[in-house]
This record gives sequence, C-alpha cells and structure tokens, in this order.
Amino acid sequence: MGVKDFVSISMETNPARAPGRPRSFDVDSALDAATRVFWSRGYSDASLDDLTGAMGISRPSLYGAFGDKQALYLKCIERYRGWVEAAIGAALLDSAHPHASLLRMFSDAIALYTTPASEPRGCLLASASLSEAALSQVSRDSIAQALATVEAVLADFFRRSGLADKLAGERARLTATFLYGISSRARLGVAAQTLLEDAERFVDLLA
Amino acid sequence: MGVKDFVSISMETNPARAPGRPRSFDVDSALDAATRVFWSRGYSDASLDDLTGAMGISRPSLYGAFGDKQALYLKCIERYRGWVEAAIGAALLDSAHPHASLLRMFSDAIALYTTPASEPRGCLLASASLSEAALSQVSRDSIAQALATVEAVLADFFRRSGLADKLAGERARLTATFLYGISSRARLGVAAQTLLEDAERFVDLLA
DNA sequence: CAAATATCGTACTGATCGGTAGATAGCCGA
DNA sequence: TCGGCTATCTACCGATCAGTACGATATTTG
Repeated sequence: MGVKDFVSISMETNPARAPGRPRSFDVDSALDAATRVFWSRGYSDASLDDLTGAMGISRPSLYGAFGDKQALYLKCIERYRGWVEAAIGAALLDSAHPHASLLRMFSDAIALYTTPASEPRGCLLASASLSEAALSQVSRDSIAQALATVEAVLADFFRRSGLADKLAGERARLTATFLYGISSRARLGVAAQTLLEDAERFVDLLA
Repeated sequence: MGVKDFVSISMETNPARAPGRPRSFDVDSALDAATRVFWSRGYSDASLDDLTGAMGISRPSLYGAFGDKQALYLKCIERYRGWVEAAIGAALLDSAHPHASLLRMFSDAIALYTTPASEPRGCLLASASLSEAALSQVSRDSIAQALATVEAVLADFFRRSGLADKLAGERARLTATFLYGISSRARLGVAAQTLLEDAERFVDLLA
C-alpha cells in the first residue's frame, strides 16, 4: 500500500472526482427540501412524489443517494437535530444572565417554529415523535436521543448559571416541557408575538 | 313497553325500533374502539382494517353507521373533546384552592395521557393537530375549537380564583402551553411520576 | 305468510403507495 | 476512442389504501 498511498491521496481522500457519471443535484439542498416536506406533512403523509417534487430529482436518484424513505427521513432528522442543538447551545452560551439567555433561546425557537407565517411547522422533532407508529426503531431512537440532548444542554446551562444539580435538572425538564408546548401551539397557528409573550411570562416565573 | 306502545308518537320519537335489520353492534363502544386506534396511530396511519378490526365490525357496517373515515374521525374527536372538557371542568370546579385544583387537573390529565403505560398516547387533540395536512377543514376546525375551549375553561378558573381578566388569560395560556408539553413528553414515554413532579414544580411557580 | 327495509359479509374497484428493472447518458482512466 | 462505472429517466411492479356493489340475512309491517 505504500506506493499506492502516494497516488491514492489525491484519488481517494480528495473528493474532487469519483468514477462514473457525476451527480447532477446538490445533496445538501435536496436534503433541505426533503426536511421541509417532512416537517410540514409528517412522515406518512409525505409521499415520494411530494419529496421528489420538492427536491427536484427523480425517484431512482433519491434512492441512489439516500436509500429508502426511512433512511432519508433519518438523515433529515439528524440534520435538523444539528441545527437545533447549535442554535440552543449558542443562545444559552452566556449563563451569567440566565433571564436574557433563556429569552433569546425561546425567541430563536419561536422564530424557527413560526417561519414562514403561512406554514408554521412547530418543532420537527416534537411532531416526528407523534408519528411513532409508522417509524422504525432506529428513527425513534434518533428522535429520542435528539430530544434528550436538548434537555441535557438546558440542564448544563442551569448548572453553569449556579443552580445545584437536582434543581438544574428540574428547571431543564420544566423548560423543555414548556418548549414542546410552544411548538404545539406554534403549529396550531398561534401568532409568534403571543408565543413570545407567553415565553416571557414563563421566564419571569422561572428566574 | 306497553304504555309506550299505547302512544303512537313513540314510533317516530322513540328509537325503540326501526324498520329493517337491527344493528348488531353497539355504536358507542365501536366509537370508543375507533378513538383508541386514532389516538394511538394518528389519522393517516390508522387504516380501515385497523379500525374495523378494533371495532369488531365490517367495512360496510362502518360506512353505514358513521360515513367515511373523515366523518368517523370527526365523531371520535368530538367524543374525546367531551371527555376532556368534563374532566378539566370537574377538576377545576373548586377555585378556592387553586393550587390543589390545578394539581388535580394535571394529575388527571397525566393519568389519561400515560394509560396504559405500554402505550402512552398523550392528548388526542394535541396529536391530531399535528397531522393537519391530511385532514379536512371541518376536522381542523373541530380540533382548534376543542383546544380553545380548554383554554377558556382555564381562563374562567383563574378568573374565579380572583385574578384580573388580563392576568387570568395569561395564566390560562401558560398552563395550556405547559399541558401541551406534558402531552408531548407523555407520548415520548416519559414516566407518569416524572411528569407529575414537573407539574408540581410548575404549579408551585404559578401559585 | 309476504313485502318492505336496513344491516351484514364477501369480494371487489380504481387510485395511490413505496420501491425497482432496464435502458440511456455522462464522466473517468487508459 | 473505448471499457468501466455511476447517475438518470421512463415505465413499471406488487401491496395497500379508502370506498363500494351485491347478494344474503334479519327484523318490522300488513
């Protein structure tokens, strides 16, 4: 392998070229489009025609690039999970001013849940957990793990802000529960402004 | 029976007998069974075979008695709505001890959401509102109205407990939001005991 | 008993579902 | 320019979906 390493560094580690006909669409933006479809319609109600239509690709391209519907869904979940963790983590970075940080976290979440106003989607993870029946165990695990991570990020924030472990855990569960409630009401069409006011009251009570 | 036979009006106003072959199943218990199926699986994932299987009736019997799938779903929603309104109303009857009444309301709700433990369902209305895409406008309206009623019952409770209109409305929205969150987490499999503790902390904050 | 009426059970319909076979098109190294 | 490889396209597959036609059955009325 020694000599081959020399050559193959540019051939294998460099994604410049792969053999065969190159893919004619962008995987990431196709994944974004699929995520939006699942987010709006849920797993079962998102047909392959819906998905391929939004992604702008044909059925075999979808299967070739992502596997079957479940696998595509799983990739969308993981993707969304990354966004949410990053967003919540960023908003809660500053633990010196818990009140302001929490409010920013809620504000960011509400903006995500209610944009665009014509099609509020709530939280993809919260919605996804309701279509449990039609989902594989792997998908269920991924969703559960993502939500557990959110709670862990919250608990860490409360600990950093000076609360004892037990109390921080309680506050994290309380905040996560309220956040799920916000997500539900966002999907029901409650205005972002109203949700934001509710979040303010909640944070007032909490801190 | 004899007396009623005497009065010939009974033929029309009294459902004692209708012409033709009598129905061989109980409409209410069939509706209960259908409600449980929708509650567990959601609208789209509940197939006609699932429904007729659980209801113990044949497909044409279902259509004869309830109309199509949407109409059956609507009847189940209305039925569930009646239960929930009655339960919440009863728990919140005593506004002299808000803390205890709220706790009882949450306790009842959590019991409903997590029973049986092997198949926690959360709140049918909250779940239903997430499958919006596949639902008719009538169903959507019915769900929205049911949830609005819950909020109205809460607001009335807070008003009776002595709060001003504005504050009572805020508290009602806060409580409803938290209740949706409880429903989501119940469906995710969080233990009833944990949810109850969270509800206690929330009520502590509120009152 | 027979006519009328409504339900029930079997077996079917067309539509749509997720998924794929097979041929073609585009890019590589040689 | 050619063989190997992979993506793409059209067209299709069996399975399942919601909904129904139709004959058999059960009950009331006359």
